[in-house]
Amino acid sequence: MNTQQTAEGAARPAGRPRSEKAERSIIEATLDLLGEGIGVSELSIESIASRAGVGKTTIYRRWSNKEDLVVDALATLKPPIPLPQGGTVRDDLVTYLRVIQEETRHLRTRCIMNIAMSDSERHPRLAERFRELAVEPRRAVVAAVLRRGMDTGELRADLDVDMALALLSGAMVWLTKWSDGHSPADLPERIVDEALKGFRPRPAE
Amino acid sequence: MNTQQTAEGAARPAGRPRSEKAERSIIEATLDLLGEGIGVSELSIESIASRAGVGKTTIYRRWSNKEDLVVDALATLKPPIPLPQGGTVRDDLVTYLRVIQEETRHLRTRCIMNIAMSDSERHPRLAERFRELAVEPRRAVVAAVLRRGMDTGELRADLDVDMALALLSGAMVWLTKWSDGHSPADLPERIVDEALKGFRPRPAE
DNA sequence: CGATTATGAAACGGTGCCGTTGCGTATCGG
DNA sequence: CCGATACGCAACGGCACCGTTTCATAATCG
Repeated sequence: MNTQQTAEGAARPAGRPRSEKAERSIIEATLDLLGEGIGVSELSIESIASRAGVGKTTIYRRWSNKEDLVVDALATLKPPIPLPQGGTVRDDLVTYLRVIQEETRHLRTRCIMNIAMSDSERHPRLAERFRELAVEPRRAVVAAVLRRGMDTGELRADLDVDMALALLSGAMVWLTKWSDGHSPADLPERIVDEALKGFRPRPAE
Repeated sequence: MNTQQTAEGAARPAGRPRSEKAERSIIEATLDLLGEGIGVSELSIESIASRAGVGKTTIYRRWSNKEDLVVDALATLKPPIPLPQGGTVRDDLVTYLRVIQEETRHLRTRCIMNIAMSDSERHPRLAERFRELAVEPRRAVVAAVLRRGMDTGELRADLDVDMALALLSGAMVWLTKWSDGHSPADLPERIVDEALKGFRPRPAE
């Protein structure tokens, strides 16, 4: 038995252990470059090594190809959903959209989102990973908010949750994308209110 | 005066005229490659020349850089909006979303849309060109449909047209993107109906 | 200590694309 | 026919990156 290992029978291999610091700086450099607008296809191992202050060998020893590295890099992006989930359904939805809006302000988040969105054809594994890491957790949280609203009567009992989510998120992304870059501060409120009201005239409130 | 020219004083330069056929096949090859999922950055002049059956010289003689070529290629994409604009507002909106849905089925349209969407950081001129060619004309048509509905009372008189458009288009794109690729046939109807109704319960119909 | 493995740096041959040039041919105006 | 320009094609030197190898050094084991 080896005194150093935690539990499994995977004995520590002899020799110098791999540097976790190097591993972190490689992944950090990858995210850095992607965040600066470099696409996956333009991303070169040499540029990552240079940025990370690391030999190419150290990268090739851990990842056999670029896509694997990018997948692992994406995996370190924690799903940050600071949804307080305290107030009314409307407030929670506005908060959700505000998070999206805030993120699209930062170049890094924006570029990484672009990559995940547009490279879904060429890099399906990447898109899948991004979906499970960043999209799905949020979807679940906001879906819960909507269902709560359906229970309390704040929302229609027969509301299609996935559809509602798509209307809100889709509108936010759409307007941010096609509106000269920077969206007005009250955009989240306006989207939520418009979605809540619907397009038809209300017969009698 | 030169008998060959149409009107302007731009005298026909001596020598063999440029082949319009070559020009067309270059642009066609460019769209072909982009439609196959090749990104703008991976797109090489040599691959275009090869695909078009053309010498590199012929390309360089007309476009000084790759981006100019891609811009001109995008410019040949006619804005195809077959909106009959005949029935109810609901029907017209469903038709509009159905066009989007149909286009995302074709690999070529999908890839070109991806390029226009995601390369907006790296190639702003491209994104701008795509917006003015493919996005804006449709926006105008559907905006007119919505305003007609507001006049006839089919829609709320105080409806925010741009917001409504974003909700519809955004939801369509969002669901298509995050739903395993192929969307159900009745998706346009469901989106339109959900958007028309709104999320709140109707007090009394 | 010695065995073993990892590290950063440098160099390797190979490849694909760059943008340019030269070549022989084709197509126009005069 | 002649001068001019465009054509397709092939070749150029140059560059960036590929994935691998070598090397001196560092870290960890028994």
